[in-house]
Amino acid sequence: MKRIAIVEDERFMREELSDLLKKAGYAVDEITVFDDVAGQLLSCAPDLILLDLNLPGESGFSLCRTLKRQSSVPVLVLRADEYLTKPCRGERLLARIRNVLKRFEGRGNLLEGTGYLLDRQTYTLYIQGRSVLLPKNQGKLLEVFLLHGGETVPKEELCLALWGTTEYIDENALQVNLTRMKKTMAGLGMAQQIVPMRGVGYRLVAKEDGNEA
Amino acid sequence: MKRIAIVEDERFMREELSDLLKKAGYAVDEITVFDDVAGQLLSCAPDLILLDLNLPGESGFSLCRTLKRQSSVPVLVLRADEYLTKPCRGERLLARIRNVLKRFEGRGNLLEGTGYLLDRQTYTLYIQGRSVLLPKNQGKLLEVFLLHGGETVPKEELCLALWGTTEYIDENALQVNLTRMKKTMAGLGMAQQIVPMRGVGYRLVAKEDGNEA
DNA sequence: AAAAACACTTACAGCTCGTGTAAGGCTTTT
DNA sequence: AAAAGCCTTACACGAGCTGTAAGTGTTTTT
Repeated sequence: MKRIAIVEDERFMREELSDLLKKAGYAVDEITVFDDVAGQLLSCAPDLILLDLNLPGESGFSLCRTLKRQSSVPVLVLRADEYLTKPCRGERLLARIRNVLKRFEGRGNLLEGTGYLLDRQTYTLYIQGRSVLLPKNQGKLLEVFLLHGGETVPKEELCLALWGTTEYIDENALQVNLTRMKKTMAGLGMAQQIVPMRGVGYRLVAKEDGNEA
Repeated sequence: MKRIAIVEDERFMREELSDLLKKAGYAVDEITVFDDVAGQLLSCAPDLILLDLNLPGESGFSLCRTLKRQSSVPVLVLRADEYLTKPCRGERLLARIRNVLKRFEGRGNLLEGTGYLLDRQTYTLYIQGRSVLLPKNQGKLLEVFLLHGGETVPKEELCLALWGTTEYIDENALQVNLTRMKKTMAGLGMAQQIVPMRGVGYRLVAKEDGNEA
């Protein structure tokens, strides 16, 4: 069974989360004393750490860096408003967790989409018995979408994935890459599509085939 | 259980083969009457056909073409001297059979090497948890080697795989591609190496790490 | 031991394909 | 209807794969 550690100071949120994870079959460690958090985490050796960024004392951000330096445990960073108590949000979170865990298991590096698999290192797409090689940028885009499990992905994050910087965003370049991605997705008959969230970003959602009059 | 049909007129060889396959857990159909062979084969609907090229009556070659036209059953062509009764040869043959069958099963297109897998469509190589994308030509070469399961592969066949023709062989171009392939194999720490068979071709064999004084 | 045949290496130039740029059209919102 | 956001297409640059060429090793043969 996989161990997940929760680092979240708000008690209500923490217990809510803990419940969700336990029901999903994970072993959960809750951090309740916010002193030497890094030490506590390392000693309980979880497979994944859920980290809220607004912590008392040591900032979540510096903690994250400390962890990255001292171990290779994957850390999933949450902002408090990202996983409100709505049940559908919970599902999304669980999807992300599953993906991250799978990645860090030995045979990792295969991301799961609806009806296909994506290899994160080569951007090979496995779909319907075939396998296709995606161009790098399209692979990166699909990767980010899958890591967000159907959630809206802001443009800055897409740019970050493509060019490693969120500083200067070339709206148009991103746009072109998305267009190309759509075309190959259509060509492969994928059951998902990219829909724009005006002014914010994009989501990858199940495709509704036009069965109207 | 997988069905394999044997088309071989020499009785001794045929029964030898049949034994080998049955021990390996396949269902075996032996063709003993060499009239309307194609019809017989189609009616027993095997998953794989083992075909000896020197047949009486209809030549093995034309039979092969007939089969390819009328069905998509994979045909493995053997020359009589290719699988003499030596036990190690038997192993090689079984390896080839396993590979061909795997390819034609739904999830097919993954070839098995010692310690790695090769995707035949994208030439993605899965090794030690990583996955790497091979350049097309190197992928084709590795593919041919694996399909021959450690057997010597003649140069003409390598050229055929690379350029689709066996007519004009550019020895040097082949050579260069092999060199490149060796380099990437070394870089990936693969436990196999390519050794030349003077004047004939090349084989892919287990690597002996130099543990001498 | 010299020659011939074969095997290997390296550097270079052409080409393919993915990518960013640019310019303009379309659609939704105000 | 004007503005803001989104989309499409065509073009040119560049990275990486490939074949060519020329030359060096290595093994076999004479």
